[in-house]
Parts: sequence; structure tokens; C-alpha cells
Amino acid sequence: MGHSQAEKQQNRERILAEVSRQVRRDGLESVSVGTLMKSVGLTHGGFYGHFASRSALLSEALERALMDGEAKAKVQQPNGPQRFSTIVRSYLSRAHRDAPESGCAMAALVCDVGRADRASREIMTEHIEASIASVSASLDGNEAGAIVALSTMIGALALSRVVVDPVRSGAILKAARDQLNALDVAAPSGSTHTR
Amino acid sequence: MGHSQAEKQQNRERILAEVSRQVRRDGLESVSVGTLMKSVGLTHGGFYGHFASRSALLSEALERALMDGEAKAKVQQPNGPQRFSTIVRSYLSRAHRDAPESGCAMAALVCDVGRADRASREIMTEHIEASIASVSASLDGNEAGAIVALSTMIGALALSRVVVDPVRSGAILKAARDQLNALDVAAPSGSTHTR
DNA sequence: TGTACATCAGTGAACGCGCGTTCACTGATGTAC
DNA sequence: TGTACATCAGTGAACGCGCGTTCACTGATGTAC
Repeated sequence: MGHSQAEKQQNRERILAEVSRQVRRDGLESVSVGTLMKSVGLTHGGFYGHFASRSALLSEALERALMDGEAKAKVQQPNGPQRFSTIVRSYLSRAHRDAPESGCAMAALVCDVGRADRASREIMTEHIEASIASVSASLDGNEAGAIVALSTMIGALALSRVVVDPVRSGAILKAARDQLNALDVAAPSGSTHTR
Repeated sequence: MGHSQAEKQQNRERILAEVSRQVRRDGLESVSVGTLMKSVGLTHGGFYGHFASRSALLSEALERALMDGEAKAKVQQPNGPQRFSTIVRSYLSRAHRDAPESGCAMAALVCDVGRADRASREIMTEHIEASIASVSASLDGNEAGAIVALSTMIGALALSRVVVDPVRSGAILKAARDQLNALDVAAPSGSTHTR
């Protein structure tokens, strides 16, 4: 067999990495303990050595998915506050639309969490507030603008994933991109904003 | 017993009305045949006299939920194209946020349908396009503006349902309302727009 | 360094449960005469 | 209008299935001497 303590930690990590993707692709409730364990090459019984229950896993999965989605955004622009136009361009891209499993967990799971228990809503709330703060920083502290920008980005991305015609789906992303870039240009009158 | 043909039609209607609400409150996958039938006072066996399968029900439920959500919006302002500011005010209200079961099914189910099969996505796509057209009409045919407005409304409403602090949740609705009203004022230069 | 033993990560059979679906049945409804 | 019969909406037991969870077990890992 060969199950060292180090391997256990690695396996836990692999479970979380996998569930983070699965949850963003198929939704929180899609997770099945047996299928998940099989997908990382283990059997279902071992699951309970890592997590107290399926429900406890889902909490960790949500947190992890939110973090992974944010980490991915930061990799492309690692140092300092991001330029607003950069955020908008990558968020509202076809690449992001077509890869929900590695994308923003807010866009993938807002609806699900909106109807979930308070604990789940608290987890996502923290990340919403952090995102507002982050976008706000790239808009010279304009918090209301950041809230609207985030709402528009999440709404447009989610809609673009529904619309079946690729042309129309792309038009939704483009309309949102154009509008947000225009907002960015119009808003900061005489600020330290660099573009 | 007393099961006339008229009663059958009534029961089918009651099933659909109930599932339309349930689906918006708890999501498409939350529907269980047994529980649903119990909630309209029937037993599970009778279900298959009304629908071919649970999956067929879910298609009808999605369509119905989308129609019910739109019908509700129209009741408040029945004749002619609605004023944009009226749409925005009622869509981004706390009342709408707190009553998803009778509200817009796009906001309640975008995420779910975004990861559903093609048939479900086609159903919602039709309603997205109809909504774009409807909002567009209240914006003097500005389709790009309508797409952005719809994205912002859906995103903001969905986010406001996640955020646990009522003050912050309300701030999201307000920021989106203010922004959209400002857009409405700014955009239509020399048009037939009445306000 | 080598041996003996305790620990514990992972296995897989087994559990109770709720699910979607089927079907023989019941009895009121609807219809043909 | 009244009778006889076919229809059919709804009932509830039964089905196979997949689920989350438990647990006795296995055998390598880690540790005490």
C-alpha cells in the first residue's frame, strides 16, 4: 500500500483541488463522495479520514473554489493592484466563459449559494467583499462603481454561459466590456488613476 | 374519489404552479417527484399521468418559472412598453430579493442553467433574448445598453441574495439602481424617450 | 542499526434511506344505447 | 331520462439503484528500545 502521513496530506490536497473544479463545473450539489474519491484514485471509505461529512466537504470546497478562482486572476498580474481594464478584459473573455471549472466561483455559484444555508452564504460574502475592495482599488476607491462593475461582470458571464448561439453569447461579453471600459474612462476626474 | 377530466387539468396546473415556485426558491435539482405531488395533495404514482418523467417536468418547470417571473413584472405595468426606471426600481428591490420563488427565474437559475443540457439552455436563451428586446424597447432601441442593464440587474440581485448583512445587501441593490438610472439619463440624446 | 510493536491511511462489504419509475388496482366519470 | 359499460385519474405497494455513512480489516509507516 504505502500510506504515509505525507501521502495523506497530498491526497487531501488532491481531493480539494478536484472538488474545487467539480463544484464550479457542475454545482455544489453535484458532488458525490464515491465519484469524487474514485476521480482521485481512492475508494469511498477513505473519505471520512479526511472530512467529517459530505456537508463539511462542501463548505471547504466552496471556500477553496472561491480562492482558486481569485488566485487564477492574480497569477496573470501578480504584483500590486490590477488595472481595471485588465480585470475586465480577462473576466469577460470567451476563455473564462468556456472554462468555468478553473474560473470565478462567484459567477459559477452565486445562484446556488444565494439559496444555501447561512454558513455557505457567509463564506461567499467574505469573498464578495474582498472582490469589491479589490476592484474598488483599481477604480480609485470608487466603491459603488466597483459594486456595479462586479455585478455586471458576474451577470454577463453567467448569461453568456446560458446563451446557445456563440455569436450572441460573445455579444453579451462585448457589450459588458465596452460599457465597463467607458465607465472607467468617465469616472475618475482628476485622480491618480493610471491607464 | 372524483377525478374528472377538468380536475386533471386543474391538478396539472397546480403541479406546474407549485414547481415553478419551488424551482426558483430551491433550484432545478431540488425537485423530488414524491415531495412535489405531496405538496399539491396527491400521491407520487399519479405524477406519470401528467408528465413523462422527472426530466420532462423540469423542462416545463423551467419554461413556466421564466414565464411566471415575467408575467409578474407585467402585472404592475400592464399596457405598452415599460419605463426603464420602473423596471429597474422593481427588479432591484428588497421585495424582489426576498421573494425569489415569485421573482425572475433568470436571476434565480442562471448558474444552474449555464451548466445544464442544451435543451434547458435553449429554453432560457429565448427568454434572455425576449428580455433584452423588452429592456431595449424601454431604452429607445439601445440593445447594447439593454444587455448591460440586464447583466447588471441579474448580477446585483443574485449577489444581494448571498450577502448576509442586510445593509451591505441593500447597498448592492442601491449601487446598481443608481448606476442604471444614470445610464438612462445619459444615453438617449435627442430621442423620443419619455421620462 | 536492528527488532518488535503500535499506529493509522486506505479498503471494500454492508447498512438504511430516499429516489424515480412501474403497475395492478379502485371507483368515479363519461358515453353509448 | 335511465341503464350498462368503458374509460381513466389517482392510489399505494413494489422494484432497482445510488447515495452517505459505518466498520472490521489490511498492511505499510513510524517509533520505542
